[in-house]
Amino acid sequence: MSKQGLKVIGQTTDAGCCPSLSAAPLDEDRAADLAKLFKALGDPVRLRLMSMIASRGDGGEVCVCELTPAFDLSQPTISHHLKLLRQAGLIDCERRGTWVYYWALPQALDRLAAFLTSARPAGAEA
Amino acid sequence: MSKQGLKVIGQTTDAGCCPSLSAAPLDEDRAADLAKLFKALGDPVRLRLMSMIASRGDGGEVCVCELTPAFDLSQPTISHHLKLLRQAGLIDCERRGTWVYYWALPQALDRLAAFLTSARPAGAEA
DNA sequence: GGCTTGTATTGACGTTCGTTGATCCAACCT
DNA sequence: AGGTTGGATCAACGAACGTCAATACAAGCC
Repeated sequence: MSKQGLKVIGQTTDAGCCPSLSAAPLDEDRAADLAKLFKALGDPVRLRLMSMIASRGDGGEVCVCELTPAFDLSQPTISHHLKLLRQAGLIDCERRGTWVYYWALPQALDRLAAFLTSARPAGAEA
Repeated sequence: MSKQGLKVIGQTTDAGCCPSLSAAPLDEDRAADLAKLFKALGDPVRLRLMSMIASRGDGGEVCVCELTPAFDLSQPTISHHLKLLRQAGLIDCERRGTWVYYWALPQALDRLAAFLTSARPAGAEA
């Protein structure tokens, strides 16, 4: 957000094809918010990590020592991806003794699922 | 996929915390496939575009001339994002006369929603 | 034909991302 | 205290991404 003037949106732009479109169904703020969640899951490694963590029931936890050897990646890389998932609000962690345990935050997944179903057209079953 | 030997995963690694983890609930291939979809939606502009397109009922279409002026971005940028959404299999388009119309492919959204609900822990409501 | 409008493509730029080796910190164990 | 192990952080690299101006293509209109 820096180098472009923005003031050209006020027109109707109905040159012949557009019967005056309604407002966008997803405002910029919500889009930016949801996009962060989608982006966090937009990497195969993070998606597998999320799947491994979330598939452990509600109060289920996964030790990092179980996650790291499941990938052909270095330990810092896995740690980095876990950090991104945590910053996105998809998981949280706690250190217990020597090991660190991660668990899923289901409300983040719920927000994504809610958007996907709401974005679905209503004509599919009506 | 190029510069690392991978042959160190065969161990049990149960040093004291891991009661022999089960297999990952999402294999690499499916993870890579789904990650492409998530990644395509991991940009606020593309997410808004997808929302604007998908909110048009089942057979609904949106003209590009309606999408472009809704953003403070250049026309090539919008065209580029639409191309990425199309390559991800989320939308498709057709040229009709002078204008190009886009519509959503609901099955892609369904796959994402199915994954999100399947990845959700079963203890939330049981 | 030429002109105009809508859309896609190209080439380039700065930024962000994914990965790694090296290093650091925390906790356990003698 | 020293040594070892699990995990996070740092610094750096190449690759991919988002954006734009310029250009090319497609279709209608004069």
